[in-house]
Amino acid sequence: MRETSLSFFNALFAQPSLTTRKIPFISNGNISSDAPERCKDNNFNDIYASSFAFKPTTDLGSSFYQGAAKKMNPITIAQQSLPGVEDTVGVSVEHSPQLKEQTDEEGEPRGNGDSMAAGFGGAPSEDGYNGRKYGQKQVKGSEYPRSYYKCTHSNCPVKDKVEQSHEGHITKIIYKGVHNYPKPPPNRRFKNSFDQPSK
DNA sequence: AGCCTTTGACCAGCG
DNA sequence: TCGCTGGTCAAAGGC
Repeated sequence: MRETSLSFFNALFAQPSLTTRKIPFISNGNISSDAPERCKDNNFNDIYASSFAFKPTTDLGSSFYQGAAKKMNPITIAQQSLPGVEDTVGVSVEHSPQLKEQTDEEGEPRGNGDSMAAGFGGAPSEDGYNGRKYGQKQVKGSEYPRSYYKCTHSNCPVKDKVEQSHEGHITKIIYKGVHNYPKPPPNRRFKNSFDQPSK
């Protein structure tokens, strides 16, 4: 399981093929100069991951998606077995300097939902903020359904868009906004095994 | 009990 | 103006 997650997240930043690679350019939530150009482009607002799809996505031709495996958010999978993976996605939040600072302060995974948003309770942000999924849709041009998450804080504008395959693998993550409130205390609640301190 | 996900409907932007 | 598309809402149900 651990290896699977590693492979996935390595590929997340590596290349759009099915090849898995390490992420030598990620360190403590920072992207190094060795990072692939496309990871530096767009101010890192968009993160493209390689797809680990094992079966084609059915194009429903409608606004909804019906095949997602419940509670198989790739972030949760990653965090479940890869405590350090938060850094990997944290760097994608180019609009959230606050987030990166905190990443260095605390490496403990947090989350409050079964399938928290990539940029909230899960690995991508690993920022300790809480998020809630508020929509999912099959967008044109995307192989997989896109999920929409937003920060649960009343006035926080942060939102995430995550695309993932049937297998629960992330294919794309888009962050938007910056948290405008202090990070909540860690370990407030543990709803899932992966929310709890690693053994 | 409270928070979360699911998902059909609705809305706004754009060509 | 109309249709398409992406993004959001909100009710219902689950954990």
